Amino acid sequence: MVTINDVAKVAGVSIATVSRVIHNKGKVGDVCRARVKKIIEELAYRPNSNARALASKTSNTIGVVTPNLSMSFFGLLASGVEKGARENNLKLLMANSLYETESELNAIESLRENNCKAIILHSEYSDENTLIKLAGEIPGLVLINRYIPEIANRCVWLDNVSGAQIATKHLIDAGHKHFAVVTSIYQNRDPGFRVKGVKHTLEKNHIKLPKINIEEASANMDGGEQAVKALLAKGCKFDALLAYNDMMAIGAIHALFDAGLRVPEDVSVIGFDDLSIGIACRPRLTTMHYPVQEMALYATNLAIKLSESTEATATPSKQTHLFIADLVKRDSVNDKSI
Amino acid sequence: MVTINDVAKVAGVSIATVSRVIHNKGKVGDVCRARVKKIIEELAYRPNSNARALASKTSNTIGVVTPNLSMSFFGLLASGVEKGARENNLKLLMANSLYETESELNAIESLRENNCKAIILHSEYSDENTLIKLAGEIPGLVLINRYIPEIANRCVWLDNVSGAQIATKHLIDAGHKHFAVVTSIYQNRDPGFRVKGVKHTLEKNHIKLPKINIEEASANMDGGEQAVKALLAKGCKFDALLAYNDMMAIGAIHALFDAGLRVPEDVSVIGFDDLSIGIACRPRLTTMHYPVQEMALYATNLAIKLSESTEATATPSKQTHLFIADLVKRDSVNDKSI
DNA sequence: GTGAAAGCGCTAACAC
DNA sequence: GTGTTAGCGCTTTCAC
Repeated sequence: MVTINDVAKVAGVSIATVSRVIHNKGKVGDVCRARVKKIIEELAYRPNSNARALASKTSNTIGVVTPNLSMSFFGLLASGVEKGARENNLKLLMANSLYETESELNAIESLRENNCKAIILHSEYSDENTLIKLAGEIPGLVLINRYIPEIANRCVWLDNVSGAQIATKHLIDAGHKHFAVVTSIYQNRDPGFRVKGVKHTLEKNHIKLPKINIEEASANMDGGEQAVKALLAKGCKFDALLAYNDMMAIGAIHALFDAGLRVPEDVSVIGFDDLSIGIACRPRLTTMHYPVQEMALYATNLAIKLSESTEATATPSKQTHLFIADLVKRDSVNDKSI
Repeated sequence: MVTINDVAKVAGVSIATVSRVIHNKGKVGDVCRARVKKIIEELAYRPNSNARALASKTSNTIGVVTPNLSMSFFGLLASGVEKGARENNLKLLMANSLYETESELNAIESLRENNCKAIILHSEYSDENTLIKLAGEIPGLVLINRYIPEIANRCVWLDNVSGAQIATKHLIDAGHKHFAVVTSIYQNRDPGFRVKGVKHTLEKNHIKLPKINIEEASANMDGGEQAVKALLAKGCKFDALLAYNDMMAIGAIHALFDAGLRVPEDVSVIGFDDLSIGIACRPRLTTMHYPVQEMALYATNLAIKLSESTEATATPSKQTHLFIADLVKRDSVNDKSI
C-alpha cells in the first residue's frame, strides 16, 4: 500500500505539503503542487480513509439504518441516500434493523463506532424519548418517515393524514358511497395516520365507515388478501377499498378477483406508496405517490448540513421537513363517473 | 467520546489490558476482567472502528458494489450480503456503480480506501482482464453473477443456460410448439446465455425458433411490452413466450392482454429471477427462481474466508461456485395438458 | 511556501 | 498476568 509518506519521499517534500495538495488548501507553490499531483497519479496513491477519519475525527461515511433492504420501499430509500452520499463524496454504511427495537439501537451504535458523518434513521419501533436523546448526542442524525415534535427539525416525513384524505376524496369524487379499509396494526404509526385521514374525509362528507368495514392484517400482499377475504366473509358490502399500502392493495385485488368481483367495475381499490409493483398488476394500481427517494436525498443533505454546523444543532430550529403524497391515477379506480 | 484510555484510567489498568478483555484473548485475571467489563459498561465505551482499522490494517466492513439499490434484484442481493455481514459482525459499505464501467471502478477504488475486509462485486461492464487484475490485488474480492475462468474460485454465479433450458423444457412439456423470446442486448452476458439455453433445448426437441421470433428490448417492463408489440406487429405467431426476466415478462403480459390475447390460454409466458413482483400480476408469473439472496450470503462468507487465508488466494483453486435456478410453477403457463 | 512534530484511538510485540 | 511502547496513515498547529 502506498502511503502519504511514499508520495512525500518520492516528491522530495514533506507529508504536510502532500496533504495540502490533496485537500487543495493552504499555500503550496504551483510547481510543487503540480509535481506532487503527478506523483500521486503515478504511484496511484489513495489516502487511507481510516487514518483520515481518525486524525480528523470525522469520516467519509454516512450511515443508514433501515429495516430490510430486500423490500422495495427501503431499497428506494437507500438509493436516495446513496445519491446524496455520492454527490457529497461520501460512502454509505448500512445496517439493517430487522424490525426490532434492540436491533435498531444496535445498528445505530454500530454506526457510531465508525464515526459516521451523518446518520439517516428509519426507526420503526424505538420510542420517542430514545430518539430524542440520540438526536441530542448525534448532531448529524436525521429521522426519515417519522415526526417527533421535540426534534422537529431532525424529521423528514410524509403527511400521511393528508395523503389518505386525498385518496379518500378521489374515491368520493368518483361517486363511491360504500367504503372499506384494509390496514395494518401500529395505530400510532403510519397505518394509524392513514386511517385517521380516511375517517376524517369520510365524516366530512357524511359517509359512514362501519367499524366492521375496517380490517387489520399484516402490511403485505398476503395480509391484503386475507383482510379482504375476512371482509367478504363478514358480509361487508363496499364498492371502494382503501389499502394501507400497495402491497396490501394488490393482495386485496387478488382476493377480490378470486371472489368474482371485478376491479374497478365492482370495487375501486386505491393503494399507497407508489411502488413499481403497482404497474405490474392488472388493473394497474391507482395509488398515492410517496416520494421516498426524494425525501431520502433531502434527508441526506440535511443530515450533512446539520453535522457541519454545530450551531444548528445547539439551537433546535422549529422548522420541520414535511412532504406531501400525491395521487397517481391509474386503472384500479372506477372514475368514469367523474 | 470515551476512549480506551478513559477506561484504562478509571479501571486503574493499562490500555493493553482493556484491549485484551475487549477481544477476549491473552491472559487477564478474572477479577480484573470483570472489573474492566463493568467499567466499559458504565462508561458506555465503544471502540473506535477507524482507529482499530488503522492499527490492525483490516476493517470491520464489507464492501458491496451493485448497479442500483432501487431495483428489487439488487435489494435482494444487498440484503443477502448484509445478512452475512451481520453474522460475521461486519458492517456494509455500499457503493452504487450506476451501470457504468468507470463508475464501477470508482466504486471499487472508493471501497479500497476504506480497507474493507472483503468486497462483493456485481460487475456488469468491466472487462475480464480488469477484474482478474483486481482479484489479484484484493484477496477478499468475490464476483457475484459472473463467471471468469481465470478466477473461477472468486465467482459465485448462476447457470443461466441450464435455467433457460429448464424453462424451455417446461413449455415444451406443456405441449407448446410455437415459441417466441423477448430478451435484452448484451449477448455476452446473462441475456445471451439464457437465449442460448432456449435455443439449445428447442433444437434438441426439433422445434424451430425463427430469428424473427426473437425480439430485443431493454430489460424492464416497458421493454417487455414493446418487444411483444413488435413481435405482434411483425405478425409472429406463438403460443409460448420466454422472457429474459420477470420485468420483461410482466410487460409482455400487459402487451398480450392489450392485444386481446389471454395468458395463459392463448400464450404461455415464463419469466426469470422470481422477484416478488411475479406474484403481483395476474396471472401470477411462472418463472425461474434465481437464489440471489442465498448466493449473496454465500459470496459474503466466501469473501471473508478468502480474505483471511492468504494461502487460498496464493493458490487459486479451480473450484467455482455455481448455483442452479429452479422452476416456480404458477399461473402464466398453460400446463393443463401435462 | 514549506517542514517538523504532536497527536487521533487503537493493536500487538515485547518486557517484566 | 499486566504494563510499556512503537507504530498504523493521516491532519493540523506552529515554526521558520
